[in-house]
Amino acid sequence: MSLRYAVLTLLDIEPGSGYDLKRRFERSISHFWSASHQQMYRELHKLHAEGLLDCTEQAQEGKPDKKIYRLTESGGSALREWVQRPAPAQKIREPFLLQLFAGHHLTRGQARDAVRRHLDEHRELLQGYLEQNERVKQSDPQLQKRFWLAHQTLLLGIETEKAWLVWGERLLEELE
Amino acid sequence: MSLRYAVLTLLDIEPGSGYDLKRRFERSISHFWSASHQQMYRELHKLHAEGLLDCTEQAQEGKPDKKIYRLTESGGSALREWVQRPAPAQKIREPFLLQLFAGHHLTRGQARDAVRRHLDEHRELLQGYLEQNERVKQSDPQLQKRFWLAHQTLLLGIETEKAWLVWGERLLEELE
DNA sequence: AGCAGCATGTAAAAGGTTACATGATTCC
DNA sequence: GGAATCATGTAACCTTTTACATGCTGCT
Repeated sequence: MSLRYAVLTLLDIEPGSGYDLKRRFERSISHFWSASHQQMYRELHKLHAEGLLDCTEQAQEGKPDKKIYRLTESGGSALREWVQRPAPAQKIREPFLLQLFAGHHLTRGQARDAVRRHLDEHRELLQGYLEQNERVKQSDPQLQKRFWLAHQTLLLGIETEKAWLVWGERLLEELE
Repeated sequence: MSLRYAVLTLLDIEPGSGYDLKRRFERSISHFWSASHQQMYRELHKLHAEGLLDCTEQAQEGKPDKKIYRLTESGGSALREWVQRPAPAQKIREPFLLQLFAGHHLTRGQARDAVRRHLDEHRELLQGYLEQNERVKQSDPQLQKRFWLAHQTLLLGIETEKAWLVWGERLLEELE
């Protein structure tokens, strides 16, 4: 039920197509939400059918046409109503930790490799978030003020990645 | 696809019923995995049909009968094979952060309340993890050694909750 | 010539949630 | 008398993933 609000939130900030949304998911909210392009298109159709979005087709040179979606008034009020309701708790499902939990079936070397692989992934995530953070800092101060709360989520992403790395590096040392 | 391995991992440590598993999910791996009792029963039936588990019925006094599941040999080897494969990346979906991301529709007071609610939730989680940690420390040293890697996942849970709380408390101060 | 990026979709399968259903015992 | 715990399940629904499908442009 939250995907629809993720879509509404992004379209509220700026209208766009399904393809745009997919990219914006990756660039701006990947630290707390993920969705595939199929999910986008389905959700956009549904929201359009329910009258929360409207849609205009835009021709482009050298590129295929786009369908630009934007919030209708009822879309806007659905979004504002939802932000004020308490959010359901997160459901965590982390395959890597599940594997470590079954880690007594791994040799020391295998465990080390697995931890190293995941450290690399998390280093990359952290770097991506830091770059995003720099882009935000360079942006229009007015916008920064308006989206100050939104930006706090990125800072949390950065801190949790750092905690991950500290943990992983300590674990790796103990495995060596 | 990971739920089946979560079930196999827990039954590898100790055989049990669907009901047992549900409780063990809550008590021991809730910091990185969650599942409902319906999911358990469905998965147990499937794994049993595929020959990865066998099942014996156990009568109990004053309580309903239980079906105790345990790994078969092919269950064990499926599990050992899986631990060695690289784990797929986590898919994060955190409704609360999504709401903060749309936070320009909240008044300062509403934002404060939302952050406070979530701080409370995370404080409770952290406390639960710390209690679990104490139980582990009090347990048989032989078991502690055997499940040392598994225990590392709990330590990560504790560290990420702490990072959450530091972030949330700083945010709350700035909102006040 | 081949690949990456832009842009939109369909269909089937797998995984997860919610609601309903039953029935005994123990504790307050 | 009522609620909580133990114990197992069915059915309907919703969400997510995976695979397939098309076609144009720009770069190397």
